This record gives sequence, C-alpha cells and structure tokens, in this order.
Amino acid sequence: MTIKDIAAYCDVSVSTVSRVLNDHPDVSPAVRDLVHEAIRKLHYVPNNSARSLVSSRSTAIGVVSRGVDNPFLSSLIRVLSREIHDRGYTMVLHQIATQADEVQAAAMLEREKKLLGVIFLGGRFNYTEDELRQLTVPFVCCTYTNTFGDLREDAYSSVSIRDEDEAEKAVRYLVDHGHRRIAVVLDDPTDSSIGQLRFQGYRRALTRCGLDYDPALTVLTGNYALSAVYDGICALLDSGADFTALLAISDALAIAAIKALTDRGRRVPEDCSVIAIDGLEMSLYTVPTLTTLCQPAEELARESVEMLVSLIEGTGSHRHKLMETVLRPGASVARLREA
Amino acid sequence: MTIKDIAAYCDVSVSTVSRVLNDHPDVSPAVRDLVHEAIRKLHYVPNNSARSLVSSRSTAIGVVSRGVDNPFLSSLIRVLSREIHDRGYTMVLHQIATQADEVQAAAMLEREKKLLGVIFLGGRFNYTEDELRQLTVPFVCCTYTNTFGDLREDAYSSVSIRDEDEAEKAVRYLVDHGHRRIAVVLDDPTDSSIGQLRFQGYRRALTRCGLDYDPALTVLTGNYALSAVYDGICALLDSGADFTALLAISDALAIAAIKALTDRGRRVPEDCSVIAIDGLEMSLYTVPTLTTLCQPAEELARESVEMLVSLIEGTGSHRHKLMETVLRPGASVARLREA
DNA sequence: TTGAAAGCGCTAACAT
DNA sequence: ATGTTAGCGCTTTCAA
Repeated sequence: MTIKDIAAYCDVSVSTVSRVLNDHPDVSPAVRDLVHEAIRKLHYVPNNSARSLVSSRSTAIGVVSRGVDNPFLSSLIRVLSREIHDRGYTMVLHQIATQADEVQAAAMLEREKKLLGVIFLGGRFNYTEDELRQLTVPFVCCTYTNTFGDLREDAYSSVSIRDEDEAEKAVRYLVDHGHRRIAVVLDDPTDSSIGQLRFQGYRRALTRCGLDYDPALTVLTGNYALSAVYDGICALLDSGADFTALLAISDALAIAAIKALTDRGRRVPEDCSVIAIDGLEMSLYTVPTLTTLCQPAEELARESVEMLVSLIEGTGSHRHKLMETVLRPGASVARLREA
Repeated sequence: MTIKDIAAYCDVSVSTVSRVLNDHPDVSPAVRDLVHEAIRKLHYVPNNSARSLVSSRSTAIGVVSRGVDNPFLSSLIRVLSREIHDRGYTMVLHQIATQADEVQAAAMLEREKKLLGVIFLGGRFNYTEDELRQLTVPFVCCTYTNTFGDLREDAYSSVSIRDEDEAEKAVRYLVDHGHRRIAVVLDDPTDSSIGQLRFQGYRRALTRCGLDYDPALTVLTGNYALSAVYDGICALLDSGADFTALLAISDALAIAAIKALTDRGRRVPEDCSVIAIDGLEMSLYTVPTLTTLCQPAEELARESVEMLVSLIEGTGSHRHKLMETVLRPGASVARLREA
C-alpha cells in the first residue's frame, strides 16, 4: 500500500496525493476529500523512511542523558518519553557515562538518526560556541544551564533550577537549625557540572553566614558511585573531622551518606543532620526520612519538550526557564543542641 | 557525505562500499580497510532512512515497559538501550502504566514505528494466542514468562528467573532463621503478573515447610505505590497481627516496608526480619542493608536483546531462558530468638 | 489546480 | 572481487 495505490484508486497523480498528505494548499476540496477517503478506506500509512529520505528529516528527538545511574534523571526520562510521544515525535534515548562527552554523542546521534532536536540531561555547564557547532539542530539543556561556557543566550534553551541558590538555601536551612560545622559531599568541585555549582552555593552560604570554609569537611568522591560516597563519609569520620551537619548535592548521595553515618554509629539527625537536593520518591522512605529540596521534575521535563518542539516547529525562540525547588522537610535535620 | 563520496574517495563503486558497510563477504581485505579508513576519516554516517527505505524495514526495536516507577526496570532499560544501540538498532522506548495493556501498546507502536521486534518488560503472564495476533513481529518477554497464558512455547521467547521458586527460596531462608510467622507484601495475588507468581511461591514455601497460611499476614496494596505499601504495613501492625518476618516481593516494596516498620517502632531485624527479591543498588544503602535475592539484571537484558536480534536476523528460534538469582545477605534478616 | 519526472541514499540483483 | 543499475516510496520542482 503506497502513495501510488492511493493515486491509482483516486485516479489522480501521486503528487496530488502527496500534496493532500502534506496539507499543501493547491488542491481542490473535492480531490482532497476523495484522497482522504481513500486513505481511510485502504488503511494507508505513509512510509516514514521514504519521507525522511526525501525531506531528510525524521520525527526523532534525541535525549542524551549523562549519568546512567542517576535515579533523578530516570524520573525525568519517564516524563520526557510520554511528552515527546504525545506530540507525535519519537524519543531516541541515549544514555552515556558521566565521563563521556554528551555533545559528541549528540552530534553522532543527530546524524545517525536525523534528529530534529536534542534534549540534554545532566550535562556540563561549560559548552563553547565552537564545540556546539557540531550540533546543527536546536537543543535544550534540562536540569542545567550554561553557566561556565560562552554560549550566547539566544543560541540554546535551558530549563533548570538555580543550583547555586538552592544549595545555599539548603545550607542556610542547616545554619538556621544551629549548625556551624557543615560538611559537604559531592563528586568533583571542578567538573563544570551540577556538583560544582552546588558546591559554590555551599561555599557562598558559608561566607554569607559568616562561617569559615574548612576543606577537611569536603568529601570528594570523584564520581557518583554510591560506594564512593559511603567510603568517603567513612573516611571523613575516621579522620576525626568535627561536623554536625552534612549537605549532599543529591538525594542519592545523601542516602549513601546516611547509611555510612548510621553504620559508623552516628545517629541521624541527633549526631548529624543531613539535607540534600533533588526530591526522589525513595527519599521519603529512608530512615530517617530525608529532608530535601525537591526539583519540579514533571515540569522540568514537560517544559523542555515544549521548548524544543516550539523550536523545531519554528513557533518559538530560545528561552531560559528557571524553576523553584520546594523544601520537603523530613526527619534528617535536627536543631543543634549545644553540648 | 554519502556512500557516493566514500566510493569516489576510495575510487571504488558504491556497491563495494555498501558491501563493506553491510559486512558482505565478497570484498578484498585491502579494499575493506581502505573503505573503513575513508569512513572514519570523512566521518561518514549511513543514512538510515535510505537503508530502511530500500530494505523496507526500519532499524527500530520496541521496548514496552509496564510499571513506570519500577526502579528495577529502569536498570534493565539502561542495559537494553546500550545493547540495542551497540548492535546497530534503535531503541523505541514506550513506558506505560501498570494498568495499561502492553500488547495493545506494542501493536500500535509496531505499526507506527515499523518495529522489527519487541521486548516486553514487566508484563502480564497470561497472554493468549488470540490477543498476540495483533503483533506480527517477534517478541521477547524480559523478566517474566507466559505462565498463565496459552501461548505455544515456540511462539515467543522469554528471559526470566523462576519467580515462584525464588520466592520460595526467600521464605525458606526466613524459615531457616527460625521464623514461623511470616508476612508477605505484594500488589495483587490475582493479577497474572509477577506478584501472583511470587505470592504462589510464598504459599508453596509455607506448605512445604509445614506452616499454615494466615491470610491476616498478607498485605495487598492494589498497586506498586510505595505509599500504599507503607500504609499497608502500618495497617498490618495496627491490626495486632503476629509476625516476625516479612517477604516483600520486590526491593522497592521492602524499602517502604522497612520504613513503616521502623516508624512504628519495630526494629529490623530484631523485631522483624525482611527479605525481598530484585537486588537494587539502593538496597545496599537501606538501614539496615536489605537482604535480597538479586536478579542478574545485566544478563537478563543482554540475553533479551541477543534473542530478539537473532530472531530478527533469522539466525535463531524462540527460546526460554531461566536465570538464577544470587542471595545478597544484608542485615535485615536475623535468627529468631525465642521469647 | 494538476501531472510528469527527477532525485533523496542506499541495497541487491545482475553483469563482468 | 568489483562495477552497473534498477528501484524502494516519497517530495518537489517545473511544466502544463
């Protein structure tokens, strides 16, 4: 069943059928109806490969997710998948390791799958105009923005929270509860990624609260492996470091950190308060329940798709949307009791 | 950059390049290397639309996952994504709600995206020949098999664990630790899904161990929502039920259950042992560490792709592979101390 | 408003 | 072992 069959059936030319198919204006209403009728009756479905070949565009939207084991990103992918599908596009998901280069992966994917656009999840914040030239389709950074790069604002879109501000907010929450010796656990403060930004927020909060930064209270894990976090916190405790609270830059890290603290006999929150940023569903079921700043995952994802689609369809221009987190108080933060 | 450019660059014909591209035998090693070199140097990427058009088949493999919030399935999807891509196919991921009909969803998807085959994740165990007629491409059931349906064994493939046996094994582990009053938490014992099978294993274990089944110790949540599990366990405790151990049919449920027990003042494992089946990474970081039977996620996914690809490429026939779990002892199960 | 025809990039006969 | 060539189903000039 091809366009030819429809043409023959209607006794018109294939170009006429093609015009109807693509909603071109120059078709008489009578013929248009006739063709539509035939399409319905014969259960004709256009061959997407042929369409893509000739128009050299597919229906594919790429989602490149860095950090395969990040449960927060998994929850975003669920929403992205649904939204992309609902709008008539196809999601091409590509998950890469945290060390991998998402721009290069996207560029490959763009050519392989003829992507119409790309949504990046959990990427670096330091893209340069130069490296982005590899990508010729519009893209949206979801969960981050190009803080450290030299991209022009009108060259890309982003949907994210104010990571630095939110981290500061988290630390202030601890300070408000009387804490002065606050540790932090993150992957790497120089990776131009979410870790760096949230760490900057941590530093800024300390400064603004009149607290000294003590490098001995910074736990660097080098990656996002939970085992590394666990080991890192154990090492921190072994070092005899003096702290009463901990900021984990993500919920997943917090869960591993709480485990380490508990295993080493530190009660949470009595001996050590813990706060994080993300808002996983799982974090509601940690013991104790994690206090965390929840990112609006659903909206983050939905907005990303909306932006990209409007870019693809030419009905919108590049925008940068910042969203708010919502504090979800758990039981992992307690007021510091003076010794 | 097309196949022509490569041909011209190498001074060979397009068919030779095509042969190299498709790993056809009739190419001299010298030319083969030459072409590969050119492809690399010129960053050539074959046009999938053109390939699909001429061979009238796409490169798409559908993955239909039921249970969008199941973290175990998320981990499978990661592996599937990688494996499918590595073999030169494209993963079309479709996540549907637990209540939705995966067969119908797959049938839709098959036509829309010209799927070559489908991998089902977390589906029902009771497909009928009749309903599967909607699907005209080969499919593999990953994590389950058609226990309750009437599918002929040679009409589909599956990769799974022996859910009933494994559940029995889990219960026996508790019994071996002295437990006699063992509760179970699951979604629904009649859903022809994984819950039902594991519940049957629970029942069978009780029988074989000479223990009575007490309906009062069965917590049914109706769905996989963690909040429902939490509430269910609380209700169980409120009912004054007498039990010293609990089987959760999945790690995620166990995490919520442990939380409920802990919140209600029951120490795990001192007052109540907990065991589960799945083996999430997260479960290593619960307090206490969850004792669980780990499914071989990586192999489960890899084998599914391998089976489907061999089916698609006509080099294999339908098979049913059963895998073993591995007990990962945590600290959530303790020997019962006689009162 | 409609039709004829030239490709889009590739694969697979078929020919050499 | 390699080249020539006819399409795959569709869109899009260009001509009528």
